Amino acid sequence: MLDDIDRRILLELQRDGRISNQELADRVGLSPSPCLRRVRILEEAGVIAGYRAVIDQEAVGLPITAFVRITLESHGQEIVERVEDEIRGVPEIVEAYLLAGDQDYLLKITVGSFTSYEDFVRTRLRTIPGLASIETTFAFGVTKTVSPLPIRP
Amino acid sequence: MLDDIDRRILLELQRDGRISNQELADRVGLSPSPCLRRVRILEEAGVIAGYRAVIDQEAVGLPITAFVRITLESHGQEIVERVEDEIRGVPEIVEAYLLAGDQDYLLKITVGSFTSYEDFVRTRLRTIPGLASIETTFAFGVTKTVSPLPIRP
DNA sequence: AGTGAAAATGATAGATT
DNA sequence: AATCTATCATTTTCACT
Repeated sequence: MLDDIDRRILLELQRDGRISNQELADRVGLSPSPCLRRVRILEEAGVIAGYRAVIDQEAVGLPITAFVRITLESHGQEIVERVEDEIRGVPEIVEAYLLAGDQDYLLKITVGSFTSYEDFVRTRLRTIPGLASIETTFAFGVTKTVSPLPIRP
Repeated sequence: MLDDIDRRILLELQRDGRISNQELADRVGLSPSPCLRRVRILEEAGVIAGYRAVIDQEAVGLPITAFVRITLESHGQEIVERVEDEIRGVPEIVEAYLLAGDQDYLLKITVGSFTSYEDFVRTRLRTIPGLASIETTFAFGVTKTVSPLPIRP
């Protein structure tokens, strides 16, 4: 379904999502028209889900990253859906994954200070109904930031 | 340092990193010239670290996400640097964080299958010298994908 | 800092191979 | 499917406020 040129396009757009179509066409060895057509097809098929500016968390006053593993009291559909809705509604939760194993979800949290984190746990996390346990691990720093996906050739 | 308009710009560019400068200017209530100037300043200051296309992992044959917590045998500077270099060099490791607590690093892994994961652990992870322990948790799915940072108004 | 207009660059559709 | 070309939109610069 994806050919070699598509994969090159995806790689380049992961590295620089704002590159011009002309530059992109150059890099993948195509002229601008077919290159743009391929990009549009990839966008419409959802292979390219979107484009995002990557922001320096510290520069915007959000130096603290925490990973929180939570478990639920029960796994009835109603409770799970309510919890997931709550997760999606809390802005400090910037990513969330459903886990296989002892814990149910892994949440990635971004806040400005430890005080804010305490506040976040008290007012946004513990208030979610149906949570059984909350385990926090703080990150000191980022060793490797979000990298291009290892798309196989 | 950042004013209200800067924050609006950052929010919009996190939501859509390929929005045109004209559209962006409209949304933040500015004309295109000063809007572009602000964007350039934010880029040069590193507040905007870059732009990335967001790719659908499943669509490119990478449906499996795993979180791996590792500990090191020792924390001498030389070993730490070598481990971090290795982490940065392995493409399947798409993110890595230095942790506070029992484990030393949290790695986010993306692979195409459980077989590939096994292979990855054997050939890319266990081969990193200085690792004491490796603990894997698989993710069933994504409940909340990378969301705009909660930049306070 | 912001405006507005002019020049440069890029995006896009259509005819062609 | 890709290229080439013509047209249209956007970006970018600059003189002015």
